[in-house]
Amino acid sequence: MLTIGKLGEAAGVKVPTIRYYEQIGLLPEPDRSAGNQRLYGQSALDRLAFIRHARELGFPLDAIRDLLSLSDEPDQSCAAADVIAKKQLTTVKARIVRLTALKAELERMITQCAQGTVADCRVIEVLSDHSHCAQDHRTSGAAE
Amino acid sequence: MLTIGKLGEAAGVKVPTIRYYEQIGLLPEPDRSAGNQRLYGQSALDRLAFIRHARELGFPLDAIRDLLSLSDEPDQSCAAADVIAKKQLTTVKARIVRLTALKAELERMITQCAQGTVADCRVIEVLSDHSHCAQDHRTSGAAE
DNA sequence: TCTTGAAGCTATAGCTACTAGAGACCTTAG
DNA sequence: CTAAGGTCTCTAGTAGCTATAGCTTCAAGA
Repeated sequence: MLTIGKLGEAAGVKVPTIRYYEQIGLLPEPDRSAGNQRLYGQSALDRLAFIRHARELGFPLDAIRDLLSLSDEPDQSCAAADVIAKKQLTTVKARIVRLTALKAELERMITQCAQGTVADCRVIEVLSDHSHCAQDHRTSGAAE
Repeated sequence: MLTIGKLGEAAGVKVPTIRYYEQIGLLPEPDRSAGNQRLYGQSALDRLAFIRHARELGFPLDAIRDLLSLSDEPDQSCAAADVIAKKQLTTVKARIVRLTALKAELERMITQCAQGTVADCRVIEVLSDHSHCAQDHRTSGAAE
C-alpha cells in the first residue's frame, strides 16, 4: 500500500495534483488508514500513470476521462479511443506548424537586433508592425 | 476616435479582452465620451496591436508588460528586450521538440490500434505503460 | 517512551488569459 | 422617435493545476 506521497513519486505526479484528480473524479476515492490518510494499491498507480502519460501526450482531461471510461468497460469498441487519438494528432500537428513559424520569426527578430538602443531595436519594431512579418503567423490559431 | 468595438476590430482583439488589458494595466485608461463610453486614439491602437502581436508570438503578458515599458523609454539599451525574446525562443524550441515526440507517439499508437475491442487496443495500452514509448517524452517539461 | 520533523489532512484562494452572462445605459440609422 | 445593436459594470466561470493556513498523523532517533 502506498501513501499519496509515494504514489506521486512513483507516477511522477505531484501530491496536490493527485488530490485534484480525485476531486474531479478521475481517480476513485481510495481506502484510508486508521488515521484518515489515503492508501493506494497497484491499480491506482496504473491509472495515475495512464493519466499522466495521456497528459504528457497533450490529451485534455475530458479526453482522458473518455479513455478511462473505455478502459473501464473493455467490451466496447476501440474506435472511440482511436478517434480521440486521431483528434489529438491533428491538434499536435497544427501546434508544431504554428510553433515552427514562431521560432523562425523569433530567430529573425533576434539575429537582426543590433544591440543598440530601444529606438532601433528590431524586437520592439517587429512587434509594433505586422508588415515586418516574414510569414503570416495570424492564420493558424492561438499562440497557446 | 474609435469606440472599443472599432478598436477591437482594427487590432483583431475582442472587446472584453481590451477591457481586461485595461484592468490589468497593460492599456492605459482611455478618455470617455459624454455617455461614459471608451474612446481610443491611434496610440491605443498601436499599443494594442503590439500586445496582440506579441501574444501571437507566444509572449506571456508579463513579458509583454516588460517589453512595453522598454518601448516607452527609447533611449535605453535594447539588451533587455533581446533577453526576453531569447527566453521566448528557448520556450518555443522546447515545445517543438516535445510536440514532435508526441506526434510520433500518437502516430505509432494509431497505426497499432487494431480496431478491435479495448481489451487489445494499443491506444489504451500504450498510455498505460511507459515502456511502450518509442521515445522518452518525459524529459522536456509539461505538455503545456 | 518521548519527541521532533516530515508528510498528510481539509478548505480556500490564487494563477493565466481570457470568456460569458446579467441587466442597465448609450448611440445611431431609419 | 423608435428600435437595434453597441457599450457599461460586475460577477462568475473556464482548464489544470498550485499555494497557503492551520491542523493531525506517522516514522525514526534519543
